[in-house]
Amino acid sequence: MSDSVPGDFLSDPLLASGAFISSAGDGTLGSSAKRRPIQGGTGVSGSGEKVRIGMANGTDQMNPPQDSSGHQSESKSRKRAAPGDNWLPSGWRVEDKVRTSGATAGSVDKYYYEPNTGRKFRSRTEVLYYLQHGTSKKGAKKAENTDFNPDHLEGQGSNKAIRKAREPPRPPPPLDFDFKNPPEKVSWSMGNTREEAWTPIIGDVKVQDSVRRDWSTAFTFITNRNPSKLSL
DNA sequence: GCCACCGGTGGC
DNA sequence: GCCACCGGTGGC
Repeated sequence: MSDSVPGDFLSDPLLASGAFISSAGDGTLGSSAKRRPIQGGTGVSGSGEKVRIGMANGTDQMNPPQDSSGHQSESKSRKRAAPGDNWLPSGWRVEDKVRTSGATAGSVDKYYYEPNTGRKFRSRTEVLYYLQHGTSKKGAKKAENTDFNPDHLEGQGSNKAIRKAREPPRPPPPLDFDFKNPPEKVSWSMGNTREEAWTPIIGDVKVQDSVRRDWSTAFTFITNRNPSKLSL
């Protein structure tokens, strides 16, 4: 090996700079660019839909633009938390879907897609919840303490218990990362261009995808939860 | 008033 | 039953 990379590699692959695919290039929208029902539309057929898909651009994950205001009210804020999609972990995709009918036609709904599974989320809240719990709220709704009657313990055949492959083997703790003992040295190797261009290597061993994903999740988790102080 | 969010439902 | 979509509202 003759790597001569000193201490600073290029940008982290997990922070891949944003790539945007925009299908709404021209400004024909005019006044209804925002969420605003169009009125008197002759025929609001589904043809007028414009969808913009973009990647999260992880440029400022390290230093979120938060100051300029003496006090930050955080916990209670539900709306207006993030002006852009800066909070979005890199790799996630955003889709702006324009409503084509109904009283709110012309309104734009945002959907967020998880990079690995393609799971869909409707709001920032849902995404953040998923990042921290490793599951969606709806999915975690079955583990409710049901008193568990020790009486009837018959072998009543377990006909249910087989859910769809909606969320197969998702362990409760979303990330498996030893914050206290991070790897000392990691080499990054340019691999194929299929999924992740860069592959982390410790020693001579390539780091598994799942592990790399955990790193990503851990990083995202930390930066989202505690942007101001990254140390533990 | 604007906007992000979530509930509910209709269609598949 | 699942999913996509729209309606309505609460917070700013």
